[in-house]
Amino acid sequence: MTRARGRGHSAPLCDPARGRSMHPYRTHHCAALGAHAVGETVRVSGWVHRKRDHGQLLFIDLRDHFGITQIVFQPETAPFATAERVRLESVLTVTGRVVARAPDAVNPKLATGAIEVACDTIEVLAGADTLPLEVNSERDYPEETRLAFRFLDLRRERMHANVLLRSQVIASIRRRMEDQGFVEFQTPILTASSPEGARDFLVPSRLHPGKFYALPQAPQQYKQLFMMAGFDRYFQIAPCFRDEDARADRSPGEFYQLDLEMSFVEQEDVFQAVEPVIAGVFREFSTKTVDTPFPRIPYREAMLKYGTDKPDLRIDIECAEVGDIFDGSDFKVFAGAVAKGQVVRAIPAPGAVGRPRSFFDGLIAFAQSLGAPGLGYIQFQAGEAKGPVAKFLDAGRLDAIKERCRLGDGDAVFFACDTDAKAAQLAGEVRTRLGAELELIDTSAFRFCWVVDFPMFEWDDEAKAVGFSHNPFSMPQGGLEALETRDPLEIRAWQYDIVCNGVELSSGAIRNHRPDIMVKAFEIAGYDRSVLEERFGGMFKALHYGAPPHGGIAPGIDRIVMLIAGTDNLREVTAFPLNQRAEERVLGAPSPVSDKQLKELNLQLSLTAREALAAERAEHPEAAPAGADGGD
RNA sequence: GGGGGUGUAGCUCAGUCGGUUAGAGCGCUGGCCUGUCACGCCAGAGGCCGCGGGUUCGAGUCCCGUCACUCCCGCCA
Repeated sequence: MTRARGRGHSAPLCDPARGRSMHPYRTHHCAALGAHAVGETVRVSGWVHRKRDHGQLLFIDLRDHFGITQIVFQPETAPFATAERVRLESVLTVTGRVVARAPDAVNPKLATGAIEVACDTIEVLAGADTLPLEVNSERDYPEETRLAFRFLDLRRERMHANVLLRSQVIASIRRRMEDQGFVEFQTPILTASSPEGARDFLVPSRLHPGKFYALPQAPQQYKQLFMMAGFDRYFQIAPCFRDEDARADRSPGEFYQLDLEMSFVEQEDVFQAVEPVIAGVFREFSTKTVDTPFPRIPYREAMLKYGTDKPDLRIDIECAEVGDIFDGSDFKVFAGAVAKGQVVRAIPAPGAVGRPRSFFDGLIAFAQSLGAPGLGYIQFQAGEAKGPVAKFLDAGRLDAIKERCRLGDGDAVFFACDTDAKAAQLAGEVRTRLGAELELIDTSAFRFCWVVDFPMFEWDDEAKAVGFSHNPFSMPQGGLEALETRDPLEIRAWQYDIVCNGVELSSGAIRNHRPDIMVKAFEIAGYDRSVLEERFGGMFKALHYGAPPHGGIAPGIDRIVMLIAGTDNLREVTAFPLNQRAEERVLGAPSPVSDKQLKELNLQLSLTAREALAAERAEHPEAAPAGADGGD
């Protein structure tokens, strides 16, 4: 295994002030030694990565953050006996002479493979118990084990690299943002609960009995206040907290955003500022291609062509509406549905002709597993149209489908027939699955896009009323006039998403900086002005004292690093993530607290909570008692 | 809150149609080995088959329940 961590300084780590005495731990790190150092007496410290015991000759691969150096032990010396006993992952300091390896003993796979250190003295700084997971292998371990022993997991090559990558990506983002005139500010971590959005994490107030702080779901309101305070361009690598359930691409509890906001800008100005930062970072840390500018795709078009508002553009398949072609046809199922106002979405399957029957049946079963009644399809082969749907369509209709979906000989096409929203969603799922099964995904590229023109309002079927579809503080396109004169469901917002390879990196918006427009927008969504004043009082008040037009976005740092690292799980790029049940297993969060702490906070536990704690204590009597904090 | 998958040695996994003493690799312990670099060879220890109940002459295997992990829906910008 070749380790290439950090920069390979070859200069000795000697402090001149120490004079001739050797540093107690090391003169070089474990990637620093090479042919140039042959003959020197050196000292290295690190972990026992691997051991090869030949009885009368013993090798230890000593590993530190920077790399690996082979230590060789000769028999019948004191260090030999110590080295034989020592377990993997123990921490050693070795002093010895750098010797050149014989030509046939050089290891080209190791950066330091031309030399080895012949051990004179060895000191075991810290022994290691038998390991719950192997540091020196790529083997997969249960996530439970990895998280409980995260300090070991993080010693492993891949995780160590991912954590470093994350740090480097963030440093690069900071540099790029500052180069563009953005200034980094902090915002409060102890803030107020807001009625919109996700469930809050709450922190009880000692000084205000019965009141709570909330951890910020995002610094949204504060960054807008920075704009109102006259700072032109804000950014922050911002921690965000949301008490919602986990997904593979959504950490429970906490995550980080590149939060940014700009004054006196329109949507396109935000794109111009963000695009070079994102494209630049992806290009810097990946060999995959990044095409700029990112295409701008209206929300309606995304739903029609890709069946989702976060399209994976690596898949070269575009869906099309073909309801009009089935209208009045002999294929009564679709014709009848179209007459009722439903739609038919066509999903091309390039080159799918000749696939076994099981391929088509599999897709139908897939559609049914998503709640669809089924999935029609046609195969075009040798000038003929085949399949259960084709015989009900005349030549004109078949040609129309072929033309609209840009199909040729050897291509197939699937049909999703349902209401607009349901057909779009099904088409999107089928498109993604076809991309994978037909191996149409271009894995050598990051394909970004901006999805724009999201609707401002949407029909809430449960409430039987118009509600906000995204952020209520976004500026409606057309401003006050649009709100006063147009059908609310036709009004679009200056609201946008940035999407990469089907992963939503962020959404953002041009904000509504006009209190009069805000009052009108809330009125349309069924909220009285008083709601605005009571629930968003701080923001609403600030808008009355000269708020500049402003807008921004907040791309997810974790997802960016995840994509660059080429993994599909956020926990692979987070040093100490919470598990699915929002627990941190190394230190044991969340944990019970002492009665004294509860009393100070004016909190009492419910019977349910007390019973749960008692049951847990009965099961794990060894668990640490509450309130045993070491300080520092 | 709901659905799917998984649960066998410290770890990764196999275990046939329900049938005798539950296996392999890695790791661990002991022995041998002077040029390895995933060193090699020999031997050994290590199992509440997640837990509880049921069906059966007989359950790792089938059924019910439950717990844990994980993926998804709900939720979430």
